[in-house]
Amino acid sequence: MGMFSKTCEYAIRGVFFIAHRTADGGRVGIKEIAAGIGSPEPFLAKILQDLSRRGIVQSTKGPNGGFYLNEDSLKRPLAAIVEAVDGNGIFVGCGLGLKQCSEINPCPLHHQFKSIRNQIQDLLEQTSIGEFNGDINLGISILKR
Amino acid sequence: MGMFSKTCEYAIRGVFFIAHRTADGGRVGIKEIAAGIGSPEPFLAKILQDLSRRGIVQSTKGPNGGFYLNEDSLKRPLAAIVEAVDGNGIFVGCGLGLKQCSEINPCPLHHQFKSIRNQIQDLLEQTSIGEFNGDINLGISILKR
DNA sequence: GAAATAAAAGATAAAAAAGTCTTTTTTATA
DNA sequence: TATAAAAAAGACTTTTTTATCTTTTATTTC
Repeated sequence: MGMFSKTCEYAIRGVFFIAHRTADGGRVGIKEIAAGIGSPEPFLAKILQDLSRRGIVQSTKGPNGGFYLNEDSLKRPLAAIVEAVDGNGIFVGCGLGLKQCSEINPCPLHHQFKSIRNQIQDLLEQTSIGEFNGDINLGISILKR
Repeated sequence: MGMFSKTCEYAIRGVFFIAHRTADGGRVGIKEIAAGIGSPEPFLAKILQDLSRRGIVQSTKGPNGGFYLNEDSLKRPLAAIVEAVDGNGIFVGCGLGLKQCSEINPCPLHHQFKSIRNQIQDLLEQTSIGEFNGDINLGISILKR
């Protein structure tokens, strides 16, 4: 298992893809997104539905409909996606899974883990979704503007 | 989900517990380990059986039997436990789950993730199992020598 | 307003991870 | 050598994660 759940990986890749593909103001459909990032289409649909309900991505139904990102969404940090999908377990909580581990009662690796978790959090908080609409590598196809 | 799988968390806590409890040369049984680290006993038994087969912990059956760690095992890095249980996915592989992500064809977060993963690896490689037989916090009970 | 398009919603299925239970094997010791 | 103690092995169950399929709702365009 990587840093995030599979669901979360698809979510991030999907949102990046949407940002990239709709930089010109259009919409992009689930089929194209799924093919573009190499994910199972119905599963990704579920994930984006959830992100849409939470206001992290925007969508419209019907012809010419699809997913896109408004100004606010583009400004939001990557951490918003991760928290929505995986919760905040990656930022908080003990590396060894101990509930009673804390600053006062630290587990053997508490301080080292804390430093690493803080770096992950900083990275995800300081990176905005909108930063990635240039040329990016997101899956099967290398995207060019 | 934390940094490691639940199985791996139990494994690390279990091995730390064994290191601590057998520092004087004795053995410790599965019941005591499970109670000491707050894990389901039969599940932990499976995990330790596996680590025993791989030579990461030692065990003997029969009366006064139990788990312990020999010289070599105590010198081994934490990374050995993590690799045995979770594989090397935490050290290698793309944060966004892209198979074709590499130095030459990096994903948008490749370099940042790499730095963090390297720190995790360094931590796990540079910390030996034997370092933790002083007073440590590993679960339900805070252990004192 | 009918038809077509596309996401939303809901129900279901498969695979993996986590956890449990029972039987077997090994070892010490009485 | 019989007995008891303790891990090993194997089969099984439950829960969570990942994935799929079908129906419904909303929107556009003709």
